[in-house]
Amino acid sequence: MRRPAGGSSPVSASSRPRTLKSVARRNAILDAALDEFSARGFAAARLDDVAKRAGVAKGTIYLHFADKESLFQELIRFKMSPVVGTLESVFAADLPLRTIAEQALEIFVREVYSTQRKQVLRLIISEGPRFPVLAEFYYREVLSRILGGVRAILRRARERGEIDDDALIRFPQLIGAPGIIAIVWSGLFDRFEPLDVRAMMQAQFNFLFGTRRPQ
Amino acid sequence: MRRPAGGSSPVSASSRPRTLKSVARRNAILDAALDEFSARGFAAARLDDVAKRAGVAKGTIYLHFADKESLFQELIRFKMSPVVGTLESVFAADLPLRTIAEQALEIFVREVYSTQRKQVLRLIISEGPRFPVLAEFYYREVLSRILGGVRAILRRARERGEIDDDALIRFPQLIGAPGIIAIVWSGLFDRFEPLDVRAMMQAQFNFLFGTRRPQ
DNA sequence: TGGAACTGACTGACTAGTCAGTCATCGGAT
DNA sequence: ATCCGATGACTGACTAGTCAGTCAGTTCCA
Repeated sequence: MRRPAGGSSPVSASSRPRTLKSVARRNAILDAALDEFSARGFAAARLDDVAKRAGVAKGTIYLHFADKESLFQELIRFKMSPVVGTLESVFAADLPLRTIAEQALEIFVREVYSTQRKQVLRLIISEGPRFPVLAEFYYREVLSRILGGVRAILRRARERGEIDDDALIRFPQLIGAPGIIAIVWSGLFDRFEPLDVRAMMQAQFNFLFGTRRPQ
Repeated sequence: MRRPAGGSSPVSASSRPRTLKSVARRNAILDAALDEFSARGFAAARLDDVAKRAGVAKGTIYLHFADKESLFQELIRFKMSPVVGTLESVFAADLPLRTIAEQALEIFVREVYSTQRKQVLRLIISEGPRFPVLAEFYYREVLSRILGGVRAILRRARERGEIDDDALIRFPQLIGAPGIIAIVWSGLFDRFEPLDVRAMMQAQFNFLFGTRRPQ
């Protein structure tokens, strides 16, 4: 826990990225780590395998990350941070509730559910309880921001009469619930009974916001 | 993986439970295992700790279970199997949809959410993807039975005009979704923002079945 | 007393993290 | 243009520690 300085990456903002290859290496390690952690779980994943998959020697991992746990946490940060901005830009537009929901659904399916980020969310769900730092990061940087945005939109919709009770303001989780359920389901039961995320989310939206044919 | 015979427990249905203490021991081991697996995850949990917590020597574990993985799988089976019957008996009664839902909610909160079984469900969610046998057991013995029962009730409700579309028959998962979300949430974010399961499930039921004051 | 249940020290396989050494690249001197 | 020495990214064999599973010996009953 000494050489690669403060908890984070030694290839930090201040130090020049020397060669571009170094950044590429770092990304290769992160990708490999995601694959291994997803396949085996944090504890059972071997850094030897991460290194092999990244086409790098094991020591190289320690040039970029302080230890196994840092690698894991940086992986989550690195992969999830970009989505928040995208979602927040949708929330910013002053559109009808259902339209915003429909757009957020598209973003979720496109940017999360059909990408690596689905695996990242799965990792947060399974490993989060054992990594308080990680759960806190995710709550602070991702969830609370999204929930805050959603609540603001809901209050506006309430004033305009688009919805007529406070249930969703109290439990905005119900809006995203089918997305999370689908992620959990797909990891466990897809081979027995596949699930159409988009259709299920739309069904939920019909219940929450009233039936309407999308667009 | 050799001594205690076929995959399952050597203290099987056929062999006399010798002393009652042997059964008690087995249960103590299962309870201890649940605690350790929940706290650390399957891979990182130590059988030494399970033994210590159960007040038993490590070797004793191997008198009851073939190996670590068997212990884990039997744990899930042992803890989850009883719930199915309870739920199915509720489904059997010919009551209005909302009443059945309300009763199932109570069972879920009483028998799952506020017991060890919440931890068991968390384990299925986190470790399931890496234990296909376990996921299959849970799908076959628990989920598909519950979903089957729910779909039957929904079809009946549809014929009676209690509900007026097929959305829930296509996605019965939406009924249980808030329960699962609450389990995931409580493991990750309860310390930042606690969540009232019962209220959230009721809110969802209001959306799904139409507003109604419970009972 | 015989045998089953139980114990816990032990083994062997495995892996996170280390570090002495290698080598590609680069900037400056000729 | 060519060489050379410095730099630091990279390597992978190695260490120290961990833990699932074993089994010779002990205890407890019937």
